[in-house]
Amino acid sequence: MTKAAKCFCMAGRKRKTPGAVALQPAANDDRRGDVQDPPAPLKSILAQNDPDAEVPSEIEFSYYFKNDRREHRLGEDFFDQPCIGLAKAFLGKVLVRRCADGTELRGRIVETEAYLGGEDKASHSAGGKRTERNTAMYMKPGTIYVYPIYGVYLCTNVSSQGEGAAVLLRSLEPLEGQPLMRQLRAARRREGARQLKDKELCNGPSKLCQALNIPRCFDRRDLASDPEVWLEGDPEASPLEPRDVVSASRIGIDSHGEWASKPLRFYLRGHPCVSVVNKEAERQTE
DNA sequence: GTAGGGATGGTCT
DNA sequence: GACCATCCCTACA
Repeated sequence: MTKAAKCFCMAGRKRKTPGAVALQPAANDDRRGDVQDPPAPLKSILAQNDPDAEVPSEIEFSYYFKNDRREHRLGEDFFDQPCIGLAKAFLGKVLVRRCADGTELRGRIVETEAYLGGEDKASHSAGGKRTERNTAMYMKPGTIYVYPIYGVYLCTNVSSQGEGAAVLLRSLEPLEGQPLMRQLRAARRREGARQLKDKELCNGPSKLCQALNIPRCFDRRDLASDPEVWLEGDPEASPLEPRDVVSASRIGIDSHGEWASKPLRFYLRGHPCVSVVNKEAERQTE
């Protein structure tokens, strides 16, 4: 795993002092397949904090962080940028889903695809096509486009600048609420199937919809203002360098000619939650 | 771990 | 009626 990917693999770590992001995992949380040692930047952050500071109770602990995090919600200005730029800017940001009972599920975005609309033949809005289904792609940047695929699955996009342009969210690194995510995913799988590893909870566009309980009715909601789903920046994440982001061809659009091979999929190099690794693209991006 | 094949039903033409 | 921005399971290395 690369240094950059390690910086992002902080899921479920218990921290002692305020300002941190990850919460303590549940006792039955399956950590197999995840990084075990804190990356160097995290060790540095921990070392800077007062080691003798009193640790608050679990309730105060949680409340403190939730208020702290809310300040990092991304507003409409963030979404108002060209599609490819937004697809890259999403990497490392945290998608949050607040459930009806107040439970918050969090996942860091590690893989996206840009669908440019217009000339992009692989886009649902290719040639300026407008239908009832893809209306959200033409709405203001930050609008969520949720659509059903293969009859039984959902995918989530976010509209960007540009007529009919949107970014598909492909994979997340689970950060908070893994037990509930696992339950939500298990509900769609065969009874008795093996337990999913953390890195398998959200490593696909439909998997993340299931794990974060994003229903079809979230279509056309505004990610910048909705009370149940939003995006946060991570103030502790190291800035991404060009080499940290792999540009590869998009997935599942083989029948769209030259547009099938354009490097419009972006993911964090070496991150275990990426759905499909493209080794050739990684060599070319090095 | 990876490759291959089947399932699935909404959307569009 | 064909297509599809996917997922799961099984078999095999």
